Amino acid sequence: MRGGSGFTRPRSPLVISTSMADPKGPNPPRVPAERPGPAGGKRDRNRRERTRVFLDAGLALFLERGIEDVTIDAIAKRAGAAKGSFYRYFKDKREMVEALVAPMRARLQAAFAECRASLDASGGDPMQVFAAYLGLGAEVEAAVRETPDLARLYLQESRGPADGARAPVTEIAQLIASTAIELTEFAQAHGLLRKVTPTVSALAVVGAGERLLQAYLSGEFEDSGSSGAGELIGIFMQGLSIRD
Amino acid sequence: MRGGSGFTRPRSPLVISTSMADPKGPNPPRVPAERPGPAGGKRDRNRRERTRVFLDAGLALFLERGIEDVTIDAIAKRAGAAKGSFYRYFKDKREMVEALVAPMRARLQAAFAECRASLDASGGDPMQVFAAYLGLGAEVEAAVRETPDLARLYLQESRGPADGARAPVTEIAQLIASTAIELTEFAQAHGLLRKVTPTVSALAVVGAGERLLQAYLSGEFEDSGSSGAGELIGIFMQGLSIRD
Amino acid sequence: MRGGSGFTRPRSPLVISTSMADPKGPNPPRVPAERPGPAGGKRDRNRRERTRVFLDAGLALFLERGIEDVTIDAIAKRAGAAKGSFYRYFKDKREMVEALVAPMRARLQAAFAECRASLDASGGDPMQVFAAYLGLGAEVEAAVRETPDLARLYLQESRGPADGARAPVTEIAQLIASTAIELTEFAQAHGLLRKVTPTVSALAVVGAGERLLQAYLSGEFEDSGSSGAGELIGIFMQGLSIRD
Amino acid sequence: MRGGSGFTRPRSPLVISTSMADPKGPNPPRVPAERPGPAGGKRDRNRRERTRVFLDAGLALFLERGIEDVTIDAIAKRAGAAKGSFYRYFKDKREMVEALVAPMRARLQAAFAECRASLDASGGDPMQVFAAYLGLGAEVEAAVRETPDLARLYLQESRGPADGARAPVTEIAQLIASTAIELTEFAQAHGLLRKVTPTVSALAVVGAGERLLQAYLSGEFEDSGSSGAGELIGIFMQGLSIRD
DNA sequence: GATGAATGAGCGTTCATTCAT
DNA sequence: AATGAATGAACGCTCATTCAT
Repeated sequence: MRGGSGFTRPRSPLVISTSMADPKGPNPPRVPAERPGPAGGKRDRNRRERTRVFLDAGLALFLERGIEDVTIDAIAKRAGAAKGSFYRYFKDKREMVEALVAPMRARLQAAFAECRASLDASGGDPMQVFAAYLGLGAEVEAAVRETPDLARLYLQESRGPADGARAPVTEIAQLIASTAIELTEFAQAHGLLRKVTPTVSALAVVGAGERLLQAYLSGEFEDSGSSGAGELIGIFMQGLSIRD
Repeated sequence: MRGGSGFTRPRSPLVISTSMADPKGPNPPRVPAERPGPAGGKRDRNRRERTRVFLDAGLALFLERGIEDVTIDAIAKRAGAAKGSFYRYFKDKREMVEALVAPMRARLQAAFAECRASLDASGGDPMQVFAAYLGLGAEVEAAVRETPDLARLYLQESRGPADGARAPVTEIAQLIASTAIELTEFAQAHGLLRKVTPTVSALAVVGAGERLLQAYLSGEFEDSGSSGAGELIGIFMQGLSIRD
Repeated sequence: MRGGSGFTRPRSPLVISTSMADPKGPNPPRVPAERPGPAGGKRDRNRRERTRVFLDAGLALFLERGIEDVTIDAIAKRAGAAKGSFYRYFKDKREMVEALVAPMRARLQAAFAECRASLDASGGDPMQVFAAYLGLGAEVEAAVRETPDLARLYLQESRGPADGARAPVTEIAQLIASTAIELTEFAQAHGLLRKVTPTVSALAVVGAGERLLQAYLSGEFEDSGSSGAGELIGIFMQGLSIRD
Repeated sequence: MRGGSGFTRPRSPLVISTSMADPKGPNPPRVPAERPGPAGGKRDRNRRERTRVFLDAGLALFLERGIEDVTIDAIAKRAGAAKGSFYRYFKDKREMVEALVAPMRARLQAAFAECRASLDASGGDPMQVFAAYLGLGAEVEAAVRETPDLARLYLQESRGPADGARAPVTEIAQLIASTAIELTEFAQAHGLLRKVTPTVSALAVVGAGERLLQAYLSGEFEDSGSSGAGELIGIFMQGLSIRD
């Protein structure tokens, strides 16, 4: 059982610039606090709406052409605004990507933390461990269902080189990989998994899951007469619980 | 099987020797046959060497920065040539990518075809079917071992949007997905796989395999004190043969 | 008629004031109406001035080196602007040429239309027919006098191959030729011209007129101690009215 | 009769680089005399044939796309030779143009000289003067008939700016203009022309003639049911002999 | 606050010319 | 003598970013 101690932070130096997650929440990246109206007033609401329009335009274009290929001009045009206005809301394209994925990352991090806590509290009881994993899966599934385009963006860009604008996405890929390994190590330490290197097991599950998710989100399953979602979850669970 | 013919990580990671260097290779990139020197003369040799140098430079840069972000100028500079010279060998960046991945695609197609043939000749005999899959796996493994950088390129770019220069890579991704599904359908039709939608099963295996390959090729396994390769094969086989 | 309203050579030969500067000109080159400033505001004025500066720079350079040989960079430099700014005003060099010659073409078309109308209304009366031709001549003369550089551009480029950027000029040459033939056919149908194929007569007049105009605009007549203009008109008239 | 003296060389400084007309005739522009074979031997014949092939290829392309737009590569390709070979025969594109038009220029100069001589010998006798002009016209007509593509090239390029490669053509335009004026002055000095400034008269005739020739060579007359050629000559003659 | 005009570095591509083969 | 590979200076055009309006 190798030290029943709790979880430790991942070893690989995962640097994630969380400057986005500052006091005002994930949305307002620019123009910090010296704006005139009250925090919930009309000015504030306008600014938030404008930000949303920009983010929607950006996300749609990123999915159509890839982050790299989308120009600021195109985003502004799709948002119905002038190019210069973009820079009032985002420092550059990377910051927009960061703003787009920040909620998803936060949600994942929260779900990971809760799973960790549940595992810590499980005392190694298989049922509780399984429940912890189930809870994580449910939360991920909910996130995908609520914001499928963000999932698409992740799948599309997460493997690319961590170039400037894409970096926030690749960071999430690293977060997922390291957390998956970490959680798998716990399971194996408690004898819940067959004796496979945790890294291998974890990454296999992540890879399978991502590929199935990709197929699911792009409609590849529609031809095969399968709802997909149910089996998808099944695959996940099976992957997690494979034994010798 | 364990152990034995595991993968060994390549020594000089950024230099490939693609099958482009074959005199009768499948895709002689440019210039048909009206060249002056004899077929094995100095002109001919120079051209081949130059093509190789360009391809090596391009591949190295693509891996460092992503296909999109690499300029023709950078490729030429890395190849020690003038920018204009690039265009004597390739019409544009896409054609270079095409030339890079063509050997891999051809090899995959051949392996797929052979696997199909073996399956057809198997009469559904489980041992022979298994052998057919094993043979495919071995060929893929050999391809990865011989040209790991091409595999890296595939993993890095295959999920991105099929933009101009990246298209040849994404086409391979489609080839792999459709073939995996096709081969899985065969297995299932012969009762060799548990009753999961073949699309789901196939893509799960592909996704897991690709993710593990990615980890392997990027050295993520080195920390975990695992050779990885053996287990990787094991995962594959298990994925293929999972039953109810 | 002799004398009187002869041509006077323009003083500043490389600066035109085209009708582009009209707010309601026939070809507002770019950007419909969603500009911020008011219609007569500073933004609007700036844009007009800038367009003028670009057009003047382009025309001057086209006359010096020929349309083909002038680079966008040179135009921008002469206009005192950055290269990229050119593209805010014109899609490419051809569109600039189009913008340059559009007023002249419109003016010619209007004059042709009026001449046609006068001929139609003349009932074949020789005096009225002659007056119609005279009116056309006067209008052409006025156009040349007001924008001599456009006439120079036409003479210089109109015979070249209708390549991309030059096309708008060669189209005018075709307009002139076909209209000249058409008008001549009318005259001949009413017995006002000797029995020469109208095409021959018309093109001879056009050719003579253009060559004399070229000489006039390039100062070839200055050495010969002739004002030229009066005789030029005489030649035209004679050409039109030669009988058996 | 104002000084029965002969003709003087044209006033306007017409500089024509006649370095093409060197000892070996108009053809061999490069590789002067140190070639091995005898002057009429096989080597020499080959070289001449090659030159001809290049010239034909160049002329055809110049007519299709304009001198400016034709690349050396295109000429070589059309000639069935390698790009480098072009430079064995011509220093650059201008020299090829020079070689193309040199025969025509020489022929024109000869015809002009003979016309001058005939006029000098005419003693002012109208019939002989007329015969001199007729002879010139016949020679020009013969030249056009024998090498119509050269005439086309002249018409197409002669009005453009005297840029590098086009210069040899524009020089011919100047030669024609100045000679036409000179010959017209003679006629007028002998009272054979109405009292129009010779420059005006001459250029009108030249302009009309060129425009008609252009129409004739491009087939514009075919629709009008006129052979054209006969009338064309008539126009010329009439233009030359117009009287008060 | 929003706009879009201006900038200029940079990219992909072409091409005249030279030179090893 | 002929070839075509190599060069590198342009050229047309784009785009992130700044700034006057």
